[in-house]
Amino acid sequence: MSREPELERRVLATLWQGGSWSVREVLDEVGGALAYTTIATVLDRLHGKGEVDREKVGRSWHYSASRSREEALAAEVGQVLERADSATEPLLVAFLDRVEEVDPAALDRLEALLRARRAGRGR
Amino acid sequence: MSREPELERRVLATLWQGGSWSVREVLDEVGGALAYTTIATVLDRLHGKGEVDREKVGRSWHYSASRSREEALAAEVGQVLERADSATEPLLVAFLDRVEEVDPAALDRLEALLRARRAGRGR
DNA sequence: GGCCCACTACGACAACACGTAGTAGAACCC
DNA sequence: GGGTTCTACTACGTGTTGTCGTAGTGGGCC
Repeated sequence: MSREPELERRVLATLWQGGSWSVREVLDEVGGALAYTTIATVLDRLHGKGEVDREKVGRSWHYSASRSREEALAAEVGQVLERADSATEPLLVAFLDRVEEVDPAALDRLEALLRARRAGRGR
Repeated sequence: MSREPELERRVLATLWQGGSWSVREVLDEVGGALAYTTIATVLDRLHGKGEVDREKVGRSWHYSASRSREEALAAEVGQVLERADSATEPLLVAFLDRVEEVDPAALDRLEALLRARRAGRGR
């Protein structure tokens, strides 16, 4: 239902490790048999889309993620949720299924967060 | 961060109202100054992607959503979650924020679901 | 019984996103 | 000043989406 810009994701995954990276460093990390300019192009496009920041260091650019992995994922979830006009049962169930599958312990954290939120609401 | 096939979404939104629709009916509903064949093409592509079902009625096709709006949204949330390797706090918080924003009462339903799931796990 | 109309099947084309990379020219290190 | 390294620019193939046109076909109406 939605495309996955594979290479862009791999590059982003690299930047999400933190810090700022030169094109060459990203290339080494992402590896593969890719050309230097391929990575340079991808980083440039990502910069154009505002998904990464960059600053001149000497004569070269150093790139860094403009949002953390978590923020980016959260934004994506937000977009989907925004398309829904209500959080229906199947949606919630699907969410729990996925969370459990990906990170079972997260269910406990989720419950704790929920309780905290409920308490906050009463305030 | 993710594109929206605008026309496809509008067509899907129509089908999600329920029932099965002929091309002409969808055209009338989606409206605009679009050509009959434009809608026919979109429906055909959607059918090719498995997002809608269709059946012959007389000499024409009648289309219907193969998944409910909720199921489709749930699948999208699932995709995002799958990309994460763990359900981190910020992601969970973002999810709760959105859910509350979109449908406050859903937090209660979510908690009930969580509890049920926890009980089920013990079984 | 033939004609018209709606409908489908197929093909097209432009625009845009992505993956992938080459080339030219500037800058820097020795 | 020559090789190395970077950036800037350009390019091209493929896939997706929006948008239609055309040709053919099956029925129903006169």
